[in-house]
Amino acid sequence: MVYSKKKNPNSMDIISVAIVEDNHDIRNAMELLINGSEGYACIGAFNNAEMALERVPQLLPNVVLMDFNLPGMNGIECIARLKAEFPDMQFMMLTVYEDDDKIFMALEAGASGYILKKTSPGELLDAIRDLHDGGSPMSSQIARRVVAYFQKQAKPNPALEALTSREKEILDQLSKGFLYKEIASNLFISIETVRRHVHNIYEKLHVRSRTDAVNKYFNR
Amino acid sequence: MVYSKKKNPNSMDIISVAIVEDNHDIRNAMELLINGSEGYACIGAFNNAEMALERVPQLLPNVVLMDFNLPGMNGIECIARLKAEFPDMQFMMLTVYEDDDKIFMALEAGASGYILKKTSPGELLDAIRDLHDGGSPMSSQIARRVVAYFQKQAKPNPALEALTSREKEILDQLSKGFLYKEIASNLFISIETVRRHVHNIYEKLHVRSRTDAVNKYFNR
DNA sequence: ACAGGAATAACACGTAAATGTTATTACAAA
DNA sequence: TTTGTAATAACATTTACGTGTTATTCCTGT
Repeated sequence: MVYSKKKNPNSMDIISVAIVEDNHDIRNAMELLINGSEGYACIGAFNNAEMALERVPQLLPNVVLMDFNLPGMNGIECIARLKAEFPDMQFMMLTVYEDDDKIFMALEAGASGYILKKTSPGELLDAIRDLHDGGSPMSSQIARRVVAYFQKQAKPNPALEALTSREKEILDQLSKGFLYKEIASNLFISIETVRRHVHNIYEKLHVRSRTDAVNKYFNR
Repeated sequence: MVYSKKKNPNSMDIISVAIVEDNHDIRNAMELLINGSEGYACIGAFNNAEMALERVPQLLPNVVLMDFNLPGMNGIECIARLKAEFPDMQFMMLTVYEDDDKIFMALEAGASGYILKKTSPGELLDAIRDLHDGGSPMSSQIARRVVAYFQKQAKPNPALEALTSREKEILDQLSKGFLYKEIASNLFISIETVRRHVHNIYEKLHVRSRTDAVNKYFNR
């Protein structure tokens, strides 16, 4: 980034990396790998989240490799805090788990890459560069979990299928917070008809208030 | 799948593929590629969505390669209809676009893979197998879009930061549809205090009803 | 031709929510 | 020490919401 005008592979595009990993052997192995590879520099390695929170703001690495399980604060929380302060910093979750929960927690916290520890050294380096170049390195198995989450989100509550199209229209208006009289004038019907529809909607959804109906509408 | 007991590479694990693509040359090229590769069989190729909707239910391919832009019904709608009827069928979106909207529409409709048309023949075959094996083949650039969507979803409305912790607690109760008296007993305070807090919340969020407050709470 | 669902409408009643005003206590910052 | 904010509480008033009952029109399927 510094000498961006010159196409010199020794000075441009060196990716600075920090490692947060409590296992001594893994941490040292990764540090050696990164420092031994052209275009990469490991500028910090920490064995816990607290130390990382203290030093990373000074070092400002391009990429942070974060272990999931750490003594004390876990890696998710550590990413969330650093990401909030440094939105452009890139985080790669490194873990042995492929659980849905852990994946989603990491992504929500601000990790953009999610790879397994069994990943080969060469692939790890590729993933770091990919992450730095704006990609989200992850296995296609993990990608499928993320995609599945999307598809689940898109599925509406089956109870809503029982509603007529007019009732869905009314429910949509309810969800937007309109008063009955506003719904009436929006849909060119009387307020009494609105009441009627709302009543039928509540019966079909088994709820007794607008908020509950809206929660079902949004699948919560 | 048929001769799954015998480990014969010529009969097991042959992935049946259907192609929906309006460009004659591309369609033929893909068909030739697939039929010319061991372990793959192209059992149908259609130049529009309507034809695919008619024939795919009879052919029941393992994987459907779907173009985005088709004459008449588009590929998204075609996937949505087929996926609803055959949830186990796998769909791969093939497109020249990398737009966020198109990616999300495809994923929501039920596509599990999303690759660009410029993908090499070898990579296309790999992606088909990957998709069939439960992965979600996509470039890491596209994965980043999906991840970014996650992270955006996770960001709460900044207006909520103005609320005190007690007010957030009250708002959470409001969002769950509790009556004031229920909130009062849940939090061991009087109903009048609940009123007071709700009033303050409404002022800070600039809303005049529970539904509007809850909508802000959920960032809608 | 008729049954049934869907959309429309009106009226009455009770409950819940939203608004306005005022006040006490506690705690933290200036 | 004073000032300010947060949390607590009470009372009165108005508006909105939810329920029960009844009825007409239109359309669809049998």
